Amino acid sequence: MTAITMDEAAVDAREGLVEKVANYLREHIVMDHFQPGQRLPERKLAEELDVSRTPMREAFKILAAEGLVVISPRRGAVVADVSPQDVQEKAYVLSVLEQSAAELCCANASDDDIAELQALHFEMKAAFLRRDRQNYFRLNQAIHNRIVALSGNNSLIEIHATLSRQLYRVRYLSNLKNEKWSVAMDEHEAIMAALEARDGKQVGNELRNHLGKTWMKYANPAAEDQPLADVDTESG
Amino acid sequence: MTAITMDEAAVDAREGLVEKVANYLREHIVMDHFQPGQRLPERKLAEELDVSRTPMREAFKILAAEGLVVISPRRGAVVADVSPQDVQEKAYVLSVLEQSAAELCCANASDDDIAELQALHFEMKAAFLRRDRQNYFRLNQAIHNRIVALSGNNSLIEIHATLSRQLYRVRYLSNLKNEKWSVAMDEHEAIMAALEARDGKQVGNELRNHLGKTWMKYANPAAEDQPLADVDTESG
DNA sequence: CGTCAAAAAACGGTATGCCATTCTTTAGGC
DNA sequence: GCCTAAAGAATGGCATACCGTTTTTTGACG
Repeated sequence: MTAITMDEAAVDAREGLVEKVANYLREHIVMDHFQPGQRLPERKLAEELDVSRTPMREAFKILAAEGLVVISPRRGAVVADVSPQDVQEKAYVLSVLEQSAAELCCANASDDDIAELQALHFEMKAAFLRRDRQNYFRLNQAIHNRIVALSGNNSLIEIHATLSRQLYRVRYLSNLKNEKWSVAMDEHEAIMAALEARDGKQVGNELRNHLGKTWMKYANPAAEDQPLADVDTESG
Repeated sequence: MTAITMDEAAVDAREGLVEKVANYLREHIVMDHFQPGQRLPERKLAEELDVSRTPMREAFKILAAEGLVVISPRRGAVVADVSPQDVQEKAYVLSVLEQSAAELCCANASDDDIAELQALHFEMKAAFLRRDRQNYFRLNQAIHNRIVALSGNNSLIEIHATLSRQLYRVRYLSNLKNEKWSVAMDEHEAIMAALEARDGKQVGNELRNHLGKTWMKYANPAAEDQPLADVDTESG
């Protein structure tokens, strides 16, 4: 289950070796099989995957452009380390993107789409009640991604996916530690209610506030009064 | 002036050949010296720049990840073509990013920063009055970029820059054709006024509306009533 | 026993070579 | 004269070789 082969990672057989290698590395980095800061020796990895160094190096360049690895001159590629400040900055952008995605989602989604979101929500609630962190996390991600997908804006979807991957590891680890589960769950309830009512601005604000609070804690647990998301909930 | 050498493009001499080549290609693509859809034969380009094919191919991968070129299997790299739908989608994301950047800018910027923005604004107004489209465009870009820079959010800055480059060509061409210059100028006046008042939400909404209107025209000149930016100006 | 220096191994950067596929050009047939 | 097919040229994908730098190891000296 944790093993990721190169063939699995290759979505399309017509893809080149470089894409296969890049997908393989991306999966392993996102799934935290490589530690942040860990070096990625191109020869050894190429040998493990039975490819030459050329596609490995080109894959590194792609992942570097995606922010998953950092390439230092004459020192090669290392898994990108996301500092607390990075987390806050990226999470802020993520919240902005999801806020606007929610607005578009309310405008574009079909009733079936909304129903499917609610189905996922109740699945997640079930996982919450069972204290099943694994599935709670998975379904939580699925809901957020689905909302973004329903925005219908491909550029938004792509940027969100890239940014989301950069935070995946931190998010996953945070999920294991976070005590205030019920608060996040309540916020999700509110999000779903506004979604059902198709109140785009409301969903957007709830979502942004939800992400903002969640991640501000991580970046700097003591400072919840600094300006993160200048949103007005204006509803209560 | 239009000639871009590889050494110019290299910001740091400690950068590798790949970065030089990538910067070189990026500049030429953004500055529209290559037509969209045009093939980029790696052998010929490598020969012109006196490098081997290896760094050229790695540079292609970087630019592909940035969305400036598209690499097709066994057909190589071509300059990315931005369809009208792409323009609308990317411009929408850009407007969302600049909106939130404006909010952060109002919260973070010093008085000197605001003053500098106003100075740029008046320079731009001078170019406007002189019908100097070249400098008007340049200063317009400078103002938008400065606002984003003043957000202080590096992730936001980087994503904005990448997206902005993808639209640079279209934006430049649009600037040459666009008749409704004065409308955009009026909106900029309003933006600057709200900026001086440090009204983050107001600046954000003005900015998003400004970009939304500007680019909706391009994507689909006949449909100005479709849901683009679900913003409430709530001020007038 | 610890430290520093020199040698050797490892590694990344770039160039080049080979092969398969694609594109172009040309020659043959309708 | 035009369309088609085959051959040759061009092109991209991947592997490998070579070089300079960096890192590690080892051995001698303090």
